[in-house]
Amino acid sequence: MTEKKRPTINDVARAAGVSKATVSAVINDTGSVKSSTRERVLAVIEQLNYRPSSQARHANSRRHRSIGLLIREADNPFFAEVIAGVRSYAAQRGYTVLVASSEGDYDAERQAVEVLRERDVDGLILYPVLTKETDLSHLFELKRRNFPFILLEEIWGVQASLIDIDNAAASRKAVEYLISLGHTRIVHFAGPQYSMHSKERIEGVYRAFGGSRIAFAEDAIVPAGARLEDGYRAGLEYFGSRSGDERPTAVTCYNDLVALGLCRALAELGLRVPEDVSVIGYDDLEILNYLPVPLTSVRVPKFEMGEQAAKLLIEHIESREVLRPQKIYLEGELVIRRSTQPPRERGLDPAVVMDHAGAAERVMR
Amino acid sequence: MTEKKRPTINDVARAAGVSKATVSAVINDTGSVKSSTRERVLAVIEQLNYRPSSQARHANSRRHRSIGLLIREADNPFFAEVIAGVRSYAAQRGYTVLVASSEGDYDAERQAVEVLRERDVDGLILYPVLTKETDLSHLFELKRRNFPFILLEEIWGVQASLIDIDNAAASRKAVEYLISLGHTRIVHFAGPQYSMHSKERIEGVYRAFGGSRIAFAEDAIVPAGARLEDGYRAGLEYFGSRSGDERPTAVTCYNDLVALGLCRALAELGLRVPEDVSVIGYDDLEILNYLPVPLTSVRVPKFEMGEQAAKLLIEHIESREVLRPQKIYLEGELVIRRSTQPPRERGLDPAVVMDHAGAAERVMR
DNA sequence: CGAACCGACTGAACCGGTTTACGTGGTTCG
DNA sequence: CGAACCACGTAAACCGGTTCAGTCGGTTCG
Repeated sequence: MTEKKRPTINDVARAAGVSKATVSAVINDTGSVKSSTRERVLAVIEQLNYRPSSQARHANSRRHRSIGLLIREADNPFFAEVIAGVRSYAAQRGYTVLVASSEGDYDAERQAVEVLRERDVDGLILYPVLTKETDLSHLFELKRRNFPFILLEEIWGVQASLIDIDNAAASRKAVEYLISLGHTRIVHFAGPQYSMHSKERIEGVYRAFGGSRIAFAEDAIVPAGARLEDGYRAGLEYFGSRSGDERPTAVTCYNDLVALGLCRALAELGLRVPEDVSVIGYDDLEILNYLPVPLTSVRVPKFEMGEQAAKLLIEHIESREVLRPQKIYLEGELVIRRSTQPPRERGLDPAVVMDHAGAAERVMR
Repeated sequence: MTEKKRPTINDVARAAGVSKATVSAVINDTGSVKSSTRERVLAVIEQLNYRPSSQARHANSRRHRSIGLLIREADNPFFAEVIAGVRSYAAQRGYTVLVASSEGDYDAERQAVEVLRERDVDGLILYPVLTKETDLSHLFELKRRNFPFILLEEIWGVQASLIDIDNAAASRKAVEYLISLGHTRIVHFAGPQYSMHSKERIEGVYRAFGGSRIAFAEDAIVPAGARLEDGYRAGLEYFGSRSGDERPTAVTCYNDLVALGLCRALAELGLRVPEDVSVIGYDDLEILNYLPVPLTSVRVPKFEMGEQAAKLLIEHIESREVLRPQKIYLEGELVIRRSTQPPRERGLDPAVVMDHAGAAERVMR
């Protein structure tokens, strides 16, 4: 590369006729520099378009003002918002964010953690991947070295700071809402098998049933996954192989993508939402508002979760001592839209239907 | 932080009783090291869980094996796929990717370029933001310094490498398909005012009309934008203020989000897709396949674009000389789904409708 | 008038790696 | 038997910044 090399502090010092220590002082506004000297140095910096290398800058301190964020699926808009929140807060504090995605693959996660650490990030924010025999040694290693990290999903056995919402409570709210509408045959399309979020959401379903007098069907927890396709396939399979009374009248889903996939499957099977089946999603992606039948969903404060995680992580990083793990739970709300209504058998009370069709949106805390 | 400091090459050297040069030789497999020594060093590395800092590693070369990617909207799944492509190829070549988003804001773009360069990225991939009086000086500055960068959207006056599809051709194909179905009142919901992609797609619309005998309506180019909300608002406004014959029977959109927003607006106005209005999107987001009426759209090879951009950029970075700018155009296809059909007036030929409803998908090159 | 102090600036060490030039001691070969 | 060569290691310089201990000349004050 015949590249005119990027100017260094030495070039500036030479051109301004001062030592590099002085240039450094000007840049960082430390020490005392005569204003005439400062002007001269600044002029040279301007003219050379000099920018100090942040790498070299932090070579001594071993702190680089950067944090790593490991997500699970790059193409889920849910994560886009979390990332935006992390970036927003981090930028405000002068931190850079390095994002990596495990795509749900455990080995990719381990490797990504390695790479991020090689890149000298000062701390990590993680959506961990859990599989049947997850080896948590890389996380224990982080603990052992007192390397700061924040989880966005609980892991049993790992003492670490956490930002999350109370998934069980939110999930329970969703099911209870369906029960309050009069549904009695309700199922849950669950997320990835070993995901803690999925477990928590399932737990919420159990609790809702426990609190009601409605019998809990054996097949009420349907394994699906986290992606559009998962909801679609599980939907085809589940509803395709059942008819009439065997079919549930309402479904809560692990997330919005699964819900949308399910809706597609229902449509292909000739079932209408919400007339034949009520559907509730989770995450409250913006795109849901633009569907022909806007989806009822659990609103998760995605952006805020990102901000909070970054805030907590930077606290850990900048603290002199090792802070004890802290768990922060944000609130998830149920946003009621048009994909839910009372079940058919109760008889279509037009007023109730109108109520749901009329109001664009209603929020339950 | 009472952090047990991360081990350095010195710690390893000391523990293994060798010089750091030897440790370096072991790590990089350069020079000659007795196998017994190598073993010993490796054992210590293992035991200390030592990982060389990639920053320090490249301190000399001023090449850090990292590239910056500047996108425009973090929450558009389109970019998620491009990012994935960039990452995929970059990882394969041992490069890290730093992603920043301008969110369509010009000042944010300039700032992001600064930050990325401070972070010592070796090159940049950019979706530039264009506004009415865009000052391109930051791009000229890159050129002047022979700093490698790739554009993912053409900018007049900036000689740089480009990866894109032929937007005009793809857009033309979409309109021509509508014409072939018999539509005569077709409009285009255009993207951000100064975006080159939007201009190119508009150009394609003109060409399609120029090649047909259909009169081009004065209001055939409707300013919308790039987001769900833009399509929704423009749709409400445009279709809300016209009735009967004034209404177009088909619309092509700047992208899929706009198309989806438009669909929502049409639904609220009591117009059905495709019976009353045919709609074509652009980008072919996966989610479209899961809508009740899957959208006809222009398929853009998003992942591949990311890969190609990374490949070309790394070529530029690693080349000894400054390479001349190279423009690569990938192919965009029209994917025909259910949101398009012949206009009503021609009489509903059930066979044709069936044809469209039956086939899940058809691709036109 | 000399000591103390201060503002302005500099040289050198340092961070954690890589690279290069050089120093060993042991073989091989003419 | 001495020169040439090789395998194995090391010391030191370097990258581009920051930091700290000093240097130096000029005021201030007792």
